Amino acid sequence: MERYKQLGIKLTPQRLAILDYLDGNKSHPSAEDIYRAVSKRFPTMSFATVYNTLGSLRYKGRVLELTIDPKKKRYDPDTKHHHHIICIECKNIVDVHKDFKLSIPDALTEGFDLIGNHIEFYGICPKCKKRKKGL
Amino acid sequence: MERYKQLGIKLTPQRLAILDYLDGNKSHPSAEDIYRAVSKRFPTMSFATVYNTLGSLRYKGRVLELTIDPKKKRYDPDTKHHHHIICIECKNIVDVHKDFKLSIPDALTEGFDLIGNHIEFYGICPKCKKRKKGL
DNA sequence: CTGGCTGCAAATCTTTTGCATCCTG
DNA sequence: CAGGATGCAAAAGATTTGCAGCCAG
Repeated sequence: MERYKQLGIKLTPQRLAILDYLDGNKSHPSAEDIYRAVSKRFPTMSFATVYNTLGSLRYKGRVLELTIDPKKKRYDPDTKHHHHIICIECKNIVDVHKDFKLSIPDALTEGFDLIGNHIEFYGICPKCKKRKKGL
Repeated sequence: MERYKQLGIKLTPQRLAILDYLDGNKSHPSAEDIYRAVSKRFPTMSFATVYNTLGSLRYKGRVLELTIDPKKKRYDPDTKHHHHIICIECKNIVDVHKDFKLSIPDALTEGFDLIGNHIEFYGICPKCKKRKKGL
């Protein structure tokens, strides 16, 4: 918990529980996933607190908001630049830590100043592959 | 309208209006954008019809659903494989018709079968660049 | 102590659904 | 003329907001 102090936000027990849940979490949870997980320890936890905390953490650069799932936002505590593979069946997401050198010819940028990029790979995860074979 | 017949869906006046609006449209409109535009000609147009039609067109491979905007879905009538640059200020989206050869070492795919990919470039559009300079 | 945080509920926004009626093929 | 489409309203989800009371710094 000491290492969270540098965040510069008030460290309430609820926030520590959320930070603990997110720390090293590779499941790209939605707000509801976080709510459900943390509710076990804090039965009075509210969505407002989850969203409020996610907002602060995002502002502090501690989590990223992923727009990869059309149904809802997902959050990623890994803020190092990386990409994702999403299973088109079960929506499971895994990280791809590889740097792709992507450059766009000026003629195609329409005058935009480029800042960053994110690649979504689509595929079928091993579980869904096996499940479909069984049908 | 003749060329829409191959779609294999019933061509109602409302659907033709939506198809007309989408044809060649590079603005990546949301359902509401489409609703507003088509409502001018069909004041009784309902969201149900817009979503229903988008669903059919998507099923027929005539439009793509973009998950690039966290607030809402956007639709793209250009179904050729391409990528996007999104302005982080105004959320304006432009197309990037360039094929990037993206291959991931097997060691990083976590057993996924890869099917496709989509790159989101983030940047600042010329309009927002100018606007910010003015401040 | 005090401003930021919590938690509840209500509000908002997008998208979906049920259903009676309509109209394309 | 039958089955799919329309349009309205209500429902469903995700996210945001208002606000009174609470507590970390």
